[in-house]
Amino acid sequence: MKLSTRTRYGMRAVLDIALHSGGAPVRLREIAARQEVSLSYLEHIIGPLIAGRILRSTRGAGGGVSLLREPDRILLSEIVSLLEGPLATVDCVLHPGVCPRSDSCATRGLWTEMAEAMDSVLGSRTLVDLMKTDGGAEAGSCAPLSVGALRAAGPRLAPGRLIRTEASKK
Amino acid sequence: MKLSTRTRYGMRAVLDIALHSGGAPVRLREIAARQEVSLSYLEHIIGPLIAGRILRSTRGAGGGVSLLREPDRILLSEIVSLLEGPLATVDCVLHPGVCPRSDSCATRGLWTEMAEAMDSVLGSRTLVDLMKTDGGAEAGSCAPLSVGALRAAGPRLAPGRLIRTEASKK
DNA sequence: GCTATTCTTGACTAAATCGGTCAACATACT
DNA sequence: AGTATGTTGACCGATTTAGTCAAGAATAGC
Repeated sequence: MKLSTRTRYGMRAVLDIALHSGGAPVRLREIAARQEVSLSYLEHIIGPLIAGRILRSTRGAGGGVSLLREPDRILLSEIVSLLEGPLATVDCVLHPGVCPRSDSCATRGLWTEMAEAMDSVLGSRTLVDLMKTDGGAEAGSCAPLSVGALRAAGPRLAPGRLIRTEASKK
Repeated sequence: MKLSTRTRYGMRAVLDIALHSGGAPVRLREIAARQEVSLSYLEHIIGPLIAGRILRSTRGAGGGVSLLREPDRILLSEIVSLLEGPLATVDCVLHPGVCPRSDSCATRGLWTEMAEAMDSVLGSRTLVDLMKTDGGAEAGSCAPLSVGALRAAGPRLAPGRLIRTEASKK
């Protein structure tokens, strides 16, 4: 149940773009350097995000990638969905047909709730929430950020409440 | 982000045992038949559950596996933890040391919340909750079940509330 | 003690997935 | 034209997954 590196790097990349784009596109080369990911690999991670209309790209000198929407309009669940695929813990959650037991299976309900719990976290947060909590400690940070988007966002969504475990084990 | 078949089969196996054990041990052969899993594979799934003190086994004729505790004392998070490993979406959630960015990384908080959301679902439910919702449609079902444990359980824990997604997409 | 029954364990394997590199190409700016 | 940039597809090694198979150990019954 680990997230792929694609998703992890991708989320960091989008956040990086949000923080370092002063309106102008951000070069992949720079993102790769700041996030310490190889450029070749980053290219493949960016692809789906462009296809999914999270990012926009411009080629040629002075080009790069930038957010296609305001950061407060980008749900984190969208990013994960594009990179990791649908957030289903088992196939039968989305496609009951794959298993003949789907109707009567008690565990299927459980797996569905698990998936919904994850989706609830990612679907109630936007890129702005990440921007707010970012420690800004990446190499080459402390550059003039576009804080405008941050102010403009406001408290559109409930402040990130933690879903706590009552029975924390081990 | 799919659960392994180990975890899925394992959860069903434990539920099967809870439903079909009239106090007597349940043979692996029977569980495998009812759950349509190969015996050889089931054996490897049962192993960790015995080691994790969820199940108890008795060998020889008339032997089999049975629950080591009352079903209302068995958290579903325990079962998943034994079969799937810790429910961490990324390594740095449990071991911040693996990544030098852990302190300042905004995404780490997000992944932690995701993991906690899953754990919240699994940690607030016991085997009894599964027994209650089971459709009882497995082949060879409708046998005299030990309903005693079901009654004995009572509402020790909050009834399985769904964590719903406000922003359900697609 | 022998045998049948049942769980236990380890070795092994085919297939899929993951994490990534490399090279060719398309587009845009100067 | 030439350089800078993103885009795409082919490819690859390592790891993990999902099992199978076979030998063994414990127990019950005769």
